[in-house]
Amino acid sequence: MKRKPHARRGESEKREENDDDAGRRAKKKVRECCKAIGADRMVTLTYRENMVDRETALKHWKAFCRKLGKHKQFHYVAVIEEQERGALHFHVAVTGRQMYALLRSIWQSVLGRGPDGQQMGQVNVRDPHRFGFGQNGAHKLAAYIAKYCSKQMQCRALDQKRYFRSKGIVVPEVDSVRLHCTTMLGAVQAAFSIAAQFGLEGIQSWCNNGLGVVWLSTAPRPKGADMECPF
DNA sequence: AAAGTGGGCCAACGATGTGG
DNA sequence: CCACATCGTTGGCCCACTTT
Repeated sequence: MKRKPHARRGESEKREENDDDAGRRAKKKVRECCKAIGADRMVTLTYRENMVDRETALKHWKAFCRKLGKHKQFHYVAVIEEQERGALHFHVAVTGRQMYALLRSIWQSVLGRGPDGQQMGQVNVRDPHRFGFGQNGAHKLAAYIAKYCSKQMQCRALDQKRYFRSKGIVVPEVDSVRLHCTTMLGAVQAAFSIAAQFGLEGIQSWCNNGLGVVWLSTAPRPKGADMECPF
């Protein structure tokens, strides 16, 4: 078989489609990773000043990761958000209780002090229960973080990452289960009983008779991966 | 026809580990 | 603390199919 020679990066005729494509894929991956680590809190790292330089922001991020990693190993999925005026900040999905004082002091030590000795950044931790993410917050959180991947931003050029994640996040592999049922109702029941093994708290579901698909997502448990059942 | 999925290939980049 | 090296992963590209 013959292959068309690859266009060089950024020079494809389908540039835009490819970009969309990659965005969608990254988005999906981010969602998977959030679920995989059971992310339930969102940390936001911000700058006091209007930071617009992606490169130095990334340096800060890197330094932050290193320092924090020394104290405790942590898993994260992070994205950069860009506000209207171009100000950058980080959204980081993490799991479990955070040591706020530690995060804060590290972030601030990375940024250093301003001319008058003022702190140059802030840290905000969103607790799922107190800030509205609630019981099925994991879904919202994942979706919230993921949306920044497909969003186009000025600060992101060709070849630049859409998101960041710690190593060692294993996205669980897919389990396929054959269902022995012939009706939609039967399928729904079967799917629920499978999902019940992982606990049904905070479950989200969606189904479409026309397409013949049931989609369930279990929230709080560590092993709560998405599952889909076509039949 | 148009849009979406999934896989494979390859290059470039980032996360990490190491040694100066 | 910084520079360098390694290894794994992402991102860009294309193809082959399936869905809409």
